[in-house]
Amino acid sequence: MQTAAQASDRIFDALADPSRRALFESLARGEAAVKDLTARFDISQPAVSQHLATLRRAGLVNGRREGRLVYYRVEPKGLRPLVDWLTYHRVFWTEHLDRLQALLANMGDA
Amino acid sequence: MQTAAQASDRIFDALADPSRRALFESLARGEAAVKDLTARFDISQPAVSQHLATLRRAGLVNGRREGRLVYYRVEPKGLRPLVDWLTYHRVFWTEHLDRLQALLANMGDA
DNA sequence: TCAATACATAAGTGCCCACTTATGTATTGT
DNA sequence: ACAATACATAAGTGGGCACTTATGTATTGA
Repeated sequence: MQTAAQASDRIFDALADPSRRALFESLARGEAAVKDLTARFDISQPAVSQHLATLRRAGLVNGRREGRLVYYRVEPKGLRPLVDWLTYHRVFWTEHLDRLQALLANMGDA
Repeated sequence: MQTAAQASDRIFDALADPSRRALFESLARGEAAVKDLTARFDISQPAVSQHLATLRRAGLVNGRREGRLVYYRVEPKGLRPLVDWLTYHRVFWTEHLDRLQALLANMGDA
């Protein structure tokens, strides 16, 4: 079992690093292979792989191998613990957050 | 001026630290003086003050002096850049889903 | 089977930051 | 004015982590 607190712990930690957030945001626009990401950013390939591993452990992305390439993409349910954290602190909600939760509720069944 | 990206940068960084998140969560239940927070957590008073300063720079809390005490509380609008960040990326994902659905619909016709 | 490509992992390193103790500043009470 | 309390800031330190280079593992094609 794994608590929501532990999950949001790893998510906050994963998204705290600017490079990782940039990688995540890049993947949010569409899946990409490690090779592509390495070309986009000015860090070494191992650095990219290490960041991707951290994002994957946080449940934010997943990867699938296809031949020599490994394509990564965002995990749709990944950000849910973050939304839950915001909701728990009944923070300030706005119609934005309500709509976001509705979307997550629809997708969360996968 | 200050961009939303820069704001969410500081918010992610501020909330990445477990001690700071614990302080924020404690303040979310009600305002408290530095003295109270120092009593609640097992870290020194300077550590508490430093964390509060980081949270304040991130726009997550504010403090008001009342005599010798300084009472901190959460800043209601503080988490909004985080909500905006979530919403922004969720938009991209839903666009992808829409395209996927369109693609599946076309395949069904074939 | 051998070379080349793509990626992951190992190993090493420098820097940042989360703590500490020490000290400064503000406020209150006597 | 002086002592005591509450907090902020300064200064120093150890550990972690975000990089690097080096190497290992898969996969492909010739």
